[in-house]
Amino acid sequence: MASNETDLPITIDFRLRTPIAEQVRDQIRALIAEGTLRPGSQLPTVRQLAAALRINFNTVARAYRMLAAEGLISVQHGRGTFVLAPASPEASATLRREALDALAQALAEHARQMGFSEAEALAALRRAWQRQEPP
Amino acid sequence: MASNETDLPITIDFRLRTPIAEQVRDQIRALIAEGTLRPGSQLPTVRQLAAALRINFNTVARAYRMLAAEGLISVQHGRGTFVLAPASPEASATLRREALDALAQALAEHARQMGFSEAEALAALRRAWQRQEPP
DNA sequence: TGTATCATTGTATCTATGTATCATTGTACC
DNA sequence: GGTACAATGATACATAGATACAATGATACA
Repeated sequence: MASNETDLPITIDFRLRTPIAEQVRDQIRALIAEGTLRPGSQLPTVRQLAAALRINFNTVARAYRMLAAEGLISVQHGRGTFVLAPASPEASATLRREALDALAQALAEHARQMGFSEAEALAALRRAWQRQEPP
Repeated sequence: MASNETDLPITIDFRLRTPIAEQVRDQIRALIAEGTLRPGSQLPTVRQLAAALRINFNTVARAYRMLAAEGLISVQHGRGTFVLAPASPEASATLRREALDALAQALAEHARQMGFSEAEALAALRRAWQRQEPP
């Protein structure tokens, strides 16, 4: 289920305060952490993903560079961008925790920005969790 | 019929008691309400409007932020400022709830895919919330 | 087999636009 | 007059987009 013209479920929201480069980075990190993006696989080119998200390709390039700095991907001039294998099982576990924390942080910030309480945010997460229990 | 170098009929009066940031805010709000500024259209940049009114661009930025807080416009760092579609109080409440649910849904799906339990996801959200309590 | 050319892909740099922070001003109140 | 506070301005910063550049690989052809 893609959320854009690439095969990746990535969406951005210009209305959020979080910079869109960070929105892209956080979602790709989560996709790597959860295994949707596997080691060795190629990411969309900066221009492909940018076109799909209707943003400038430099913004995607910045997201890729941040992920490269984290050691998650390898960006290769003239060739493309590829997912790296985790250095160790511990690194993999750390990545999952960091990916989760980043998403939780984003949810917390936006929920607060929209005026919701912590209890309301938690309730929304519980509802979302239950909603996907059945399938 | 513009009252300055932009195409917008906005004027300010330094002699009035009301702060000029509020004068700007009020006139833009009226232009949106009457339909002169339509949803999706881009407002002048803070520097453009400031130059036209011969005031500091920070003052325009403050007016824009106030309107953003009212939910009338969307100010986007590095991109510009845009008029939002009007929404009744009920509709905007629904949109707000849906935005929260969408974020919660994304978090739930990624967290589950990464192998976390509901309790772990909730704990991450609580941590994130506490982490931003200070400011 | 070498190389010229071209398309593809990421990089560097500059511009445009909003943000954050501190200084200045001016006005109200004592 | 002096002081406190709100409003405005000045300046440095952060984010996103535009455009020119550089590296890689595929293809054609000598």
